Amino acid sequence: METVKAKKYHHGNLEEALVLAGLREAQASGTRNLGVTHLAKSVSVSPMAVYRHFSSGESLKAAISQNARENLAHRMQAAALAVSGTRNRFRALGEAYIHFALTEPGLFSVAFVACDVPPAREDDPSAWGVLQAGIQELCDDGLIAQSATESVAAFAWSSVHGFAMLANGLDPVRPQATPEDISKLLDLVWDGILGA
Amino acid sequence: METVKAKKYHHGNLEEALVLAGLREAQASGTRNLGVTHLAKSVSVSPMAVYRHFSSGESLKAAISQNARENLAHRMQAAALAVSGTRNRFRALGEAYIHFALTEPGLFSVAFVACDVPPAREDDPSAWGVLQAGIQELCDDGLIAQSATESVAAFAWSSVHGFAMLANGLDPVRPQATPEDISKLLDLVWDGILGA
DNA sequence: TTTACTATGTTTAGAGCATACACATTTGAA
DNA sequence: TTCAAATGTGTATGCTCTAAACATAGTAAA
Repeated sequence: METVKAKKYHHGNLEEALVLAGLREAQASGTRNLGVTHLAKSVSVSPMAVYRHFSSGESLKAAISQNARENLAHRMQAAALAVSGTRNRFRALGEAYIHFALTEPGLFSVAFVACDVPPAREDDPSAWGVLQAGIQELCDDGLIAQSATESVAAFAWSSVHGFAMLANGLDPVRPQATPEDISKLLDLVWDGILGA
Repeated sequence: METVKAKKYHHGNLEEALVLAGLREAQASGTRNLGVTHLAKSVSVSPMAVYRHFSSGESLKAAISQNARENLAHRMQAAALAVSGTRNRFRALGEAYIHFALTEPGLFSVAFVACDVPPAREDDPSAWGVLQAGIQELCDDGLIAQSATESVAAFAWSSVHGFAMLANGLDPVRPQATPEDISKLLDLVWDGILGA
C-alpha cells in the first residue's frame, strides 16, 4: 500500500517535506518561524536530520524562499495565459504580482527575504524571466523599441515590486492599497512604457 | 575636562550610543549583527544594560531602522534643496533615494527591514513626507491634478523604491544598475506622471 | 551633610537555537 | 548475503535573548 505512509526510521522525502513545512510556516507567519529546530519538529524529525539535506539553516531558508518565488512566477504565467491581447496579458502579470503580495503576504516576504546563501539552482520559472517574455511580446507587437526592453523591464519590475512591498505593509510606511490604487498604478506604468 | 570621557559605571548616553553602534554595524554588514549582545559589547556594556533603554532586542533594531530611514529622508531633503526648478527638484528626490541605496546598501536594507515592533515615534523627517512635499509642488505648478496626488505619490515611491531594492541586489534577482539605467528609470517615471 | 529614592549597570541563570561529533538504522548494489 | 552509502538519532557545546536579584551613581529633600 502506498496510501498509508507508516512512520519509518527513514522519512522518505525529508528534503521536500521540510521545504513544504517551511512554506506552510511562511504562509502563516512570514520569516519568523523558519528555524531548523522548528521545521524539524513540524515534520517529526530530529533537528540534525535537516543537515543531511541542507548544509545550514540558511540554505534551507534559501530553498524555501526560492520555492516561494517560483510559486509567484507560476501564478504570473497562469494569469498571463488566462487572458488574450498583448496589453491585457502584460497587465495581468503586474496584477498577479500585486495580488500575490496582498493575498499571501507571508510567502511574499519570504520570497524576497535577503538570504546569506545563494539558491542552489536558478529559479524555474523565474518571475524575471516571465516578465521578460511579456516584454518581448510588446516588442514583437511594435509597442516599444527593441533597444528599450532593458530599461522597460527594469521600470515595470521596479514599479510593481515596489508597490507590492509598500501595499503589503512590509515596510514601515503607510496605508493600504485599494483595487483602484492598483489599477491606477498599472495605468501609470503603462503610460510610462508607451511614452518611451 | 569634557574631552576625556573617563570610563564610569554609568555610561551617560547609552541609548544613543547603542543606536549609533547599530548604525555603524548596519553600514558594515546590514541586518546581520544587530543583536543585543553584539551591540552591547561594542559599546563596552553588559547585555542586560540594553534593556534599561529598550524593551527588547527587536525594539532596539526598530530604533536603528528608524534612524536609518530618517538619514535617508535628510539626504533627500538636502538633495532637493540643492537644485532649482520643480522638475529638477523632484527628480533629485529619486536620485538621492537610489544613490542612498547604492552607496549605503547596509543602511538601506536596515532602513526597510521588517520589524516585529513598530517604531516608538513617527519618522522625522520621513521619506514619505518629503516625497509628498515634492508632489505638492508639482501640483502647485499645475503639472498634475490635485486629485492625482495620491496615485502619483504611490507610483513614484513604488518605482524608485522597487528599483533601489533591485539595483541594490537585496533581492535574489539580477544584474547591476548603471547611471544610465537610473536616468532612464527616472525618465520613465516622469513620463508616467505627466501622462496622468 | 545625611538620607532616601530613582536611574542605570552588573551578575547569574535558564531557555531556545544552530550545529559538530559519534552512533544507529535502512537501503541497495555487488 | 554482505557491506558501504545514505539517512536519522542523541548528546554536547557555545551562542543568543532575557528574567531576577543585586550594586552603584546621581539627585533631591530633610
